[in-house]
Amino acid sequence: MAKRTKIKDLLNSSDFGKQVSVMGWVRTFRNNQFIALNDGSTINNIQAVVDFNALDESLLKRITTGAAVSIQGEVVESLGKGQKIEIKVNKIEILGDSDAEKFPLQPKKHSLEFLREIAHLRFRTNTFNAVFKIRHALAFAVHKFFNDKGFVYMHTPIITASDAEGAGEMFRVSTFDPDHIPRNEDGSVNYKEDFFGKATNLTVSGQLEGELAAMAFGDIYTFGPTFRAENSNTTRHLAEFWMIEPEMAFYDLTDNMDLAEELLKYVIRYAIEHCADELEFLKNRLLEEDKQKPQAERSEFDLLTKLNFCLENDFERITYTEAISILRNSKPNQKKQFKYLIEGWGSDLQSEHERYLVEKHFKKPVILTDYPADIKSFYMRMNEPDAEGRTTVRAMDILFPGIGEIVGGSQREERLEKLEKRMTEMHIPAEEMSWYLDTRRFGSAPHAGFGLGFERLVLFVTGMTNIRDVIPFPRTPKNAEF
RNA sequence: UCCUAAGUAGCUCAGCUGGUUAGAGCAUCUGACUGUUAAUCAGAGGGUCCCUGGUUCGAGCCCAGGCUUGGGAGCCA
Repeated sequence: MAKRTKIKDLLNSSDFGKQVSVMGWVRTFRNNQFIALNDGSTINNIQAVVDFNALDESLLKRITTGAAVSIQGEVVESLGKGQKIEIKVNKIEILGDSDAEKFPLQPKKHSLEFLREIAHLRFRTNTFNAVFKIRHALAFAVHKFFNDKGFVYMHTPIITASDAEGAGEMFRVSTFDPDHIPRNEDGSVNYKEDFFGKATNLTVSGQLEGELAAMAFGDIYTFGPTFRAENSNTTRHLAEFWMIEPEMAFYDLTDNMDLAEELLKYVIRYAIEHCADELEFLKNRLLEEDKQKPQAERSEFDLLTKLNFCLENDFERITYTEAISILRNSKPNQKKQFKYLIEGWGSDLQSEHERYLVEKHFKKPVILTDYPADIKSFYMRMNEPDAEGRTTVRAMDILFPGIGEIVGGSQREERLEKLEKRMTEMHIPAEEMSWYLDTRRFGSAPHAGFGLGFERLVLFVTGMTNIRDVIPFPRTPKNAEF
């Protein structure tokens, strides 16, 4: 087994006459002669040619779509037109049969909805081979980026006792028998008898713990799974997703934006440089899909042009107040085409507004900063009130075309009194958060950080449109298969 | 959670105004062919019409409820 040649290496070589051993899964078997073999090392197949006259008929019948085979043969120049190199088969062994009547993947296009139902087998398609190779490359690039900058990869807890992170509904973690939950005399649940002796949940963010580490290591990042029990049914939300959360001491909001923009450009460039075949395949797939759509819905640029455009241009940085002004004077607002018209300062932007700014007005990624304090989290640093007495916080959201919010971050409130005041106003129990407030009590320092939704990044780079297709086994409301 | 569209063969879909035995392409199987590239040609098999109930002489089609999926919104990353 150890001597097998990977198909990726074989296709890049031209060792005609060399005897090789390859193993993989049959994609198609045409004409009783031509096996298109894929071993996952590349999106491309190698063609293996068998002499059906020399082969036992019972063996021939076992060469079916999906079967795992081991082939030994000679590397030859292909006589056919579709490929330069192929293998003339000397010996073929079936490692694992695949019943052609039952194997659900056919050598033809399948809908993404159907493939989602067979997520355990969709890895064997070109599309998902490309998507998950790119996912891997992006994950690796994230680690490389931070490591090269001297950031420490910090593992924040997945099970948390804190329910004050304020990022959404949480999944309960408990070993209680649901039919016999211990209760106190007043009828409330007696968590003292639960596994951890208190109520615990799956984390919705590693940020608060990340801040603790940043106040010692300076620069840290987390990259791990995150859980939100929100009943969100969209193409951009998962109940279980992966998030990258850097946290940096001695960073202000501008430093924070600079880092986020540099990170995004770095990982996109990494994917372009390391996943050329996969991106080319996905680009062409999207072009094919676009042909089925009416002119108005087709994308302006192909996938690679879109990615390169993103690298070549600075993200547009504007404040919330400037954005409101642009939106208020925009055509769709004047002509009352927005579902939610922009009237005053203070309300949150709807996705139609974000899309207008990114896709119509600036036509590139946009960083929105300095949102009204009322619509943002307690830990964001308060600005001085403006001339009109309005208070904003040092928040920043990065909006991407087609994705919406891909990054959300802020400079953190490092001043203890201001933070405590804000927590009281927002009904956050300060007693339970004492460990967090200690960072402000002992050597507090300006710091900032952000959260990058990893699946949203993968969506953008692959050009896929549903987040369920960029994570191997998506968890969404009413769905936890496999 | 709300709005909206859909659910018919393994897949993608037709199915008329409610009317006999529910169709096509691809896939599969059988045979032919043998340098194919979504191979080709001939033939065959394959159905809980999402579920439950109702209306009707009669329901894939109409009605009610439910389930699931797609798209959009909200919440967010």
